[in-house]
Amino acid sequence: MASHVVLTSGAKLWRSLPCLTSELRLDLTLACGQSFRWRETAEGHWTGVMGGRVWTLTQTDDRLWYHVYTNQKKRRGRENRAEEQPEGVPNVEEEAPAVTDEQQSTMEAEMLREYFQLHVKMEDLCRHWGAADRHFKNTADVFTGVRMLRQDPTECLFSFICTSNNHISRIQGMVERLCQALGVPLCQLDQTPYHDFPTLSALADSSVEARLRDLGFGYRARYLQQSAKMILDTHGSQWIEGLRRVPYLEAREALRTLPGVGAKVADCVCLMSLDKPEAVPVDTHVWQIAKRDYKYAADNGQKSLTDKLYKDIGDFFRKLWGPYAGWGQSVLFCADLKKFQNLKEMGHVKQPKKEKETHKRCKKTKKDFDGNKIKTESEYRKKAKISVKKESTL
DNA sequence: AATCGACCTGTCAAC
DNA sequence: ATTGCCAGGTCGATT
Repeated sequence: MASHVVLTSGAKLWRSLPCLTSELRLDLTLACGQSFRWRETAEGHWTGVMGGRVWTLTQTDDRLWYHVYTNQKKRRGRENRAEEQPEGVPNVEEEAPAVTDEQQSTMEAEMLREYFQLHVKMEDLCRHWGAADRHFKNTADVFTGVRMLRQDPTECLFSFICTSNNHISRIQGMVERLCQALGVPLCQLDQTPYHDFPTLSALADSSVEARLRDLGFGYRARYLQQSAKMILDTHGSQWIEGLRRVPYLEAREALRTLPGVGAKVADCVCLMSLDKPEAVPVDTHVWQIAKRDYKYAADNGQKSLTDKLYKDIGDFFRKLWGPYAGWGQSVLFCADLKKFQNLKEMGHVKQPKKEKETHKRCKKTKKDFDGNKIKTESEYRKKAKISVKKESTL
């Protein structure tokens, strides 16, 4: 049976392209909650599905290394209970014609460059933002290499419908189950099955809501099925991708017509998959950041994020950072996650003492993958103390 | 335009 | 071991 590869045990299996860690940090970028499908399968090695293939990625100081697994079951011997397979699923066949390793590798490198949007220079952006924004500079000095992925629009949309009123840790499990239940199987590595993200037609099936409720999706089960059905019924299968070619606000409003898609989810999809770098998703984190770190006072102690406040905060950051404001937001958002608080304490220090934690989490259970229990306790204590200390000296 | 409550359920931190 | 709040929101009804 195939297993996950690691760089140290066979450089033959790997290709690479130039990429500085100042431009890309896999550990931050793949685990900050923009994509939910990457797992650290060995120390510093991230395995996930992208472009219908299974990849393992890792990096050294100046290169990004990748391995693509071959699809074991090209011909599915398993009964595929989707009897109605509309003709619009061209994804099944490729690499049948003679493609040299060289060509294959070139194509894969190009897929990676696109996925990580390596043409966008984070160093330049951060220097620019940091010059005018003290707080950003302090944060970005530690959180260097957080960048926006260019995700598949369908995957992005349906993943983010799952995020409402929810935790990242739980969302990851849900998206995993979604793919397992409705996506085409790709391969299996060390007992872990990998599936493609479900197609629109798979998501739109009337049986899906009940199925997903059984899988613990709660009220989001209906949103997923209904949104997929609405897209296919009223727009067609190419509609979401087509939104890449329309202006930001138009794409945003189009998305908001879907059930389960409000301002925040629409902005996430715009920013993370539709080439709208000016989209600034405002969630509770960003709201807190605006108030706490930017003394954003235009909300007179409001209880909830109203439409107007949402827009004002987005405009505030767009004015501060310009057309790539969404990229800036993602850096601060990442820095605000508690799973990454330990990075702040050690500043630039390269590799922390590795708690031996990385080994046990690679098994196959999804719950070992939290990565934040290592220091949360002290961190929480510290945080609480800070906010309390101001009002009561202990 | 702002506020309120309901909505599913797993996680995490506090009894 | 158990409990209770809450999490990267959205929707519909009210004021």
